[in-house]
Order: sequence, then C-alpha cells, then structure tokens
Amino acid sequence: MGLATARFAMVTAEPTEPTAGTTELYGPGPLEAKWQRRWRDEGTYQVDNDDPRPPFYVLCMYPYPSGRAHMGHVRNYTFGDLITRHRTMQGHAVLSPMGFDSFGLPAENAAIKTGLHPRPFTDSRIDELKSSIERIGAVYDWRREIRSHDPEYIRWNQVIFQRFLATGLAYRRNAPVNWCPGCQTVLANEQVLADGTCERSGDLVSKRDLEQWFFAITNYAEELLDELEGLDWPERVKTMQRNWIGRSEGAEFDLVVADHPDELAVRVYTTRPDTSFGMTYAVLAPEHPLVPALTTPDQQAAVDEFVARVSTKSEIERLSSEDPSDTGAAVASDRGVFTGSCVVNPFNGQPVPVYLADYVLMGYGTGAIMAVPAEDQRDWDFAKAHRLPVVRTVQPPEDWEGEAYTGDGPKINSDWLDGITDVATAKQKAIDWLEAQGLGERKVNYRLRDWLVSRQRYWGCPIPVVYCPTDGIVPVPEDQLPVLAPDDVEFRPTGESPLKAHTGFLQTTCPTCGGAAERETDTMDTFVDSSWYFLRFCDPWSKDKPFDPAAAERWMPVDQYIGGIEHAILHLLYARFYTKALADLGLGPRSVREPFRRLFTQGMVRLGGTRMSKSKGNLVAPEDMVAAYGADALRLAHLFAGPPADDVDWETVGIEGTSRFLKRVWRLSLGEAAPPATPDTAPNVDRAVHRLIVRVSDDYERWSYNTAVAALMEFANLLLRDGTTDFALDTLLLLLAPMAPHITAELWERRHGPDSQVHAQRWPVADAALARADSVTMVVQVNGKVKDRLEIDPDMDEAAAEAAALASPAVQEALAGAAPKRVIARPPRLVNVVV
RNA sequence: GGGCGAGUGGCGGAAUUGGCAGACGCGCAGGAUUCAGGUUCCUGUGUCCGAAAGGAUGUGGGGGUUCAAGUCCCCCCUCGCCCACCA
Repeated sequence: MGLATARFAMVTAEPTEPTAGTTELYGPGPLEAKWQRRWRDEGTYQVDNDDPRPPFYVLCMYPYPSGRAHMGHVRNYTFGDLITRHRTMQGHAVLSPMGFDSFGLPAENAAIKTGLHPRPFTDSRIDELKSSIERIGAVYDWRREIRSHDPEYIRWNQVIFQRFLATGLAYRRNAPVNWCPGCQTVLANEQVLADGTCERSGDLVSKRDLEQWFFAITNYAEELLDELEGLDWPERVKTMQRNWIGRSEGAEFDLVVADHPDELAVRVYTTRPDTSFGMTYAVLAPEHPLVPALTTPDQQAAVDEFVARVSTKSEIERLSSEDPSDTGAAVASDRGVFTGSCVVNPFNGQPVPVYLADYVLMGYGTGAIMAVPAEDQRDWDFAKAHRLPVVRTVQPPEDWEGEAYTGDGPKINSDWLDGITDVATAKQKAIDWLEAQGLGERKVNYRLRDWLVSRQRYWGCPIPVVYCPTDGIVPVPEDQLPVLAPDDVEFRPTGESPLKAHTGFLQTTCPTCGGAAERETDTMDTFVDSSWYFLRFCDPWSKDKPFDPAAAERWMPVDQYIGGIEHAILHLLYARFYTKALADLGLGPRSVREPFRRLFTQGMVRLGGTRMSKSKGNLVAPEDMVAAYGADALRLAHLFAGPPADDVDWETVGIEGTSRFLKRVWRLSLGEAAPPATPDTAPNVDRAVHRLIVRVSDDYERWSYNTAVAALMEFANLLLRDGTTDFALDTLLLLLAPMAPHITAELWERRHGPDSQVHAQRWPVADAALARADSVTMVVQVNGKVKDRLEIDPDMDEAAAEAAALASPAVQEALAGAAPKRVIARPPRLVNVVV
C-alpha cells in the first residue's frame, strides 16, 4: 500500500473516467419514490404473529397527528426505522407498528373556531403526517395501524374501563378540582397557568369539589416503584418516576383533642416520629373534615375567612414557592390560622394548639401533621410567624448556623429517647412505642395519587356508564359498546362539552331497570388511549377482546421503546400501570408486568436555541430538505449531528456533509470515483473492511450513530485513496443500509441484480483474524512527552516493547545518557520512560 | 431549596477500560478541473513563537492522586433540565 501507489493509480485511472455528460448523477428524488413504493406494495416490513424468526418489538411513541411531520418526528422515526431495518438484517421478525394518538384538545378547539368537526379535521391531519413519515423512508406494518378515535379502539377502551369499574380499579368520587368560572368546566392542572388563571379565558381558577372518575393507580404504587429496578431505562427517567411515586416511611398516630365534649382525635402522619417530643403545635389542612368541630366560636370568623381565601388558590399556586413575596414571616403569618382548640401530644401529655395552614394538603397522608419546628423548615417558618415555641430534639453539629436541623445526631429533650445517638434508631423505637401503646402504627405513604381520568370534553373516548335515579351508576353492557359520541353536535365556545346539550345522547334508558336515565357526558383522558395501544398492536384484528393475550405474550414487552423525555413520568407510568392491571384482570398476558424492556429518550430538535414548535413559528420543514437533498441525506444529517440523547440545534446540522458523502458512495459504488484496489492495496482495504464491521456493528448496539456515520465516511475516504474491492463496496452498502435505506437499496440492486435486496441480506460478521492489523503504531514517551512512534507487531510483549523503545534514537537523545528510573511498557499502545 | 446532567477549536462533535486530545463533518484559506457558477478532487486549518525544522501551550477555574488525567478525588464558577411546601 502507500500513498504514492494510490495516487499513481488515480492518475492512470483518469482517462477511463466518464466525462461529466455521461455520468449518472445521484438523484435521490425518483429513486427514493421507487423504493418507498416497493416497500409498501410488497409489504416488506409486514410481520405475522406466527413468523418463525425470533421476535423483536420496536416502537416509537405514537404521535399526536398535528399535520405534516416536523424535524422532531424525522429524528424520532429515523431512529426507530434504522433499528427495524438493522434487527431485520440480524435475522429477527421485527414488529414495528405505527398509529395515531388522535383524540385530544387541539382538534376540539379547532372545531370551536372553525365549526369543522374534529373527525375530518383529525383524519386529514393523519393523512398528512402519514405521508410525510413515509416520505422519509420509515417503514411499518401499516396493517396494524391504530387510531385512538377508531370505533373499534373506543370499544375496547370502554370494555377495559368496565372491567376496571367491576373490580373497583375505576371509581367515582368527589374531588377538589380546578374549576374555571369563565369556561364553566374543570381544567387539568396543565391547563392552569402559573399565576392561577385559565390558559383559555384568563379567569382566576378556583378549587371545587366535583364528582370525578379515577383509576386506582395507587394500588400499584409499590410494584410501580420496585419494578423500576429491573428496567433498562435511562437513570434520569427512573429517578423522575421514583420521585413522582414518592415513597416515604413513617408512622400514623392519634392526637386526642383536649377539653372537647366529644371524644375526638386528629390522626397525623409523620416520617419523623423520633421528633415527637418537639411537637409544639399541630396543623390541619383547610379542607380537613374536623375543621368545623375544632373551630371555637371566637375563632370562627378568622377560620372562615382563611378557608375561603385558600379555596380560591389553585393547588399549583399553593404548592409553589416561586412567588418571591412568599418568603419571610410576614407572609407566612397569613398562611395559617388558629382554630382555638388544642390536642394532646401522647409522648409527653402536653397540650399543643391546632392551626390550619395552606402548606398542609388534604390529599397526602392524613391531611394533618404534628409540627416540629426544630426539625422541619416549613414548621420553623410557621412557628416564627405565629410566635410558637421551638424545642430541639436532635443536637445539631457545633458549627450549625441554620434554622431547622434535619440531619442526623443524638437525641435530646426527648425523655426516654435521650441517649440514642442516631435518628434511625430513635425512629424505630418511637414507632415500637406507639404500636405497643396502641396509639398508632408504622405506615408507608406515597406521593402518587389516583389518576383523575374524566374530562369534560367531546373529542375523547366516552365513559360508558349511565346514571339511573333508581340503580345509580350503571355500566353500559359490553354488547352495547362502543358508546359513540354523536356527530350532530354544535361546537360553541362555552368551554362545556357539547354532549351536555345533546338530548339525544344524554337521555337514555337504564340497562338494568329500563327507566329513564342520563348518560355520562365526560370522556376519558387521552393518556388512557396511550396506556395500552402497544398491546393492541400485537393483535389489532381481535374482534372479541381487546387483544389476544397469547399474541401479546409473543411480542411483549417492547424490546425498544423510543420517545421524548417529556413523557418520562405520566405516559410511561400510566402504561406501566395498565400493563399490570390488565395482567391481573386476565386481559393481558400474566407473565408481562412491564411494557417496555428498554427505553430510549431522544433529544429535542431546536432552532437557534429554542425548541422548534408550531406555536413559535420556527419550524424548518423537512419536506424542503427532502426535496433538496433526499430523505437519506436528511436521515444521515440527523444521525451524524450528535449523540441521539442530546438536543440538537437544526442550525448546526450539516446536511451538506452527509449529502456529499452519499454522492461519494454513489460514485464509488458505480466505479466512478476510484479504481479497483491494486494487489498492493487490496490487503489493506480488506483489513479495513473487517475493522469497519467491528466498529460500526458496535456503534449500532450502543446507539452511537454519529460515530458510525463518521466511520463509514472515513472508510469511503480510504477507498478513494486505496481503490475499491467488491467486498468493500458491498460491506459499505450493508452497514449503511439501515441508516440510508434508499440509496443502498438502489446501488445494491445495480450491483447484484433485481433479485437481490440489500435489506434482505444478513448483517455482516467480521473475521477477527483478518480485522487484525499486522503492525500498529506504538507511542514512546520520555517523562510523558511523545518522543517517537514505532511500528510494531500487535503481539509484542512488554520486554520487547521496552527494548524497542530504549533502542530508539530519539529516546536516546532525550535521555542524553541518563539512566531510566523506570520504564512503563503498555504494548501495543505506549511505552513511557521515566527519568 | 432539592435532584440529575453538562462545560473540549470559529461551529456540531470524537476520544468505549486512566495511555498520541481534537476522529468525522461543517466553516474558512489556498490550489486543480471548469468560459463561469455549481459539482468534484487535492492541501492546510486548536493557540502562541518560528520562513521552516521544531518548540511551548492547551479539554470552565483552582487543588490533589498517578509514570500518565478530558477521563478518578476535593473545592469553586457557569449553563441546562426535572421536581419544587408530600409532613
């Protein structure tokens, strides 16, 4: 080999090169259309449930159909598609379905604005998105397509709901919700702005108690937490879920109300039972049911005023400390009020005053706490504002300058707990004592709350129940499902579901007694639709049940799930809950308790530093890029831009580079860019091919597509220098095929004839012996500075490497006669001579 | 306030186990081909000194461990994301 030879070969090859006029230039347009048509018409990526190959399930989170694809979609589906193609080449039966999360607010809002019914609006958006997904060459088994608003999908959604209802997993209860007086409807937390106003009407949102539907996800809190352990998910996502579930261990016990005619007790929850001797007051949530009983006549006016004020605050506002005026005692003092009553601390028999405060939430624990200002900063601030005493029960370190001390330390001021030197032991002892006295018990609490699933919206899956004056809540029998919303409704900007005004839908008969009854007009949260679509994909043709558990067992769990980090909590948690619940109900396979074995969260596409989005008006249309450079170049540009998990800024994505590379591959493959390798260069090219297979295969496994593309570029440059071989060109096409599927399909066909398809080939395997170079460069350092580079045998041992290094003239010169103090030989990479 | 990341040329990034920092690409500069533009090809491109050979320096800042640190440890700075009164 050698540069001189290669250059010479280039020069001699020149006269045989076709002139510009006869060279067929790389023109991605018609070629990509040809292959996309063929994949679709031949059903290349359709896969049957009885396929004998080992199964592999790859899934991108199904999209909300917002019209033509944007760059985020392109990035997402490029990853999914290349995995589908790569795993297929590795011999798997790859299930790669696609569907659309087609219910939701935007279509309904558009209907209110334009009068166009959400269905045609949504269907045309789906068509647009679907065709632009196909235009980037992403392939799916379209026979399995799911649309959330499909009546068949609605049917099974409702069947599952009925099973949930029958087993108590779905229930209806009064709950404090965000109520917008302007829209006359309930809002999701996400629809309430940070300042407590409605995102649509701008009105101040208040809290209201309303009957709502819930799913008892908290039944699964423990399992949802424990089974995170075994999932191959990004640590970040697992941590977010752990925090969201929020397990805490502590104790619950009663505080008896002092001097009260009735025998009343307030139950409190604490994670720090060891600090009980430091309790100097107690606090109830303003909504606590004992508030009326504990309020004394002289405090009545103050309590009423306080409760009224808190109820106008949204929960978001209450839990937020973003308001800068929220710090300091002056403000804290109006965040609570004395009830006039006292409760007795069972640990020391002392009465302490009972307050109401907005920092205590009815929805967590028991809605009441014992307050220990010395060991809780919130209690400290409140105590200071209300001039309540502070009693430390843990000795802070000598240099402690803070206020509440929450760290470890010896117990003080705590009677029989004094002398214990650590908090953990004291906690256990305090709980043991409570249990022995029959006052309370050990208790685990979760921050996670039951899932509020009802929405006062039209464009969603109807909740299939009726309300009968005699029979109460009656589920619509399964043989009458699906309950579908009527089309002839009027969309008006009242904020209320048009179903409420549709008497034909609203008025019905009770399935039990046959009397007049009213239908539920609420629909389900769209997160319900996305909580089991991946199971339906396994058997979307099922006519008698949501899906066949055996079919689901074959494919599930999803081997590779791909989506955005924005779904790290809600969607992924709900989907996990559904999978467990369906398994327990016998609707899903019992062996599958987790839906997604491996999760990848890809980064966002930004433009000029901000997130690309329609509302920001900074979209770069992928179609323009596809038209100018082709889908393959666009896919490669996304892959090459950086690590898939990182955000990318479209401004820095160099589609020029990947476009140039593909043109080069085109000319190389057609024998136009470089001549065949000579007997001198061929062995080197061969070794490079084997090394390339090792490197690129490894990069695919570890999602390092940017370096895989770099390796392929480097290899193409090598062929340009050293000449081509058939083996080199074929391997280049095979390794590139999942990432740039069109150009590789075309070039493979040209090289091997119409009966051979690149995507049907097996993924190449390197010969380790041939991948081995027969000489490698070893660096020789003196005191850590590079003095020489030696070409050595890759198997050279330490002694030989040391000898070779010391024999180097450059090293001898650097040593200047001095004897080496130490020689560190790490062949074949490096030798360091220390003087 | 808490948690998790990240900081490497003009830019995106590479360095998988502590072992030649800057692979690959963009951009830029010079050259070849071309009537010209585009395309394609070649050469150069961290910074400083130097005509060159070569030398010095260099991964946010400071310290440490090591023959050897972008990588490990400690402190600090900056940026990003998530959770934010959960008792």
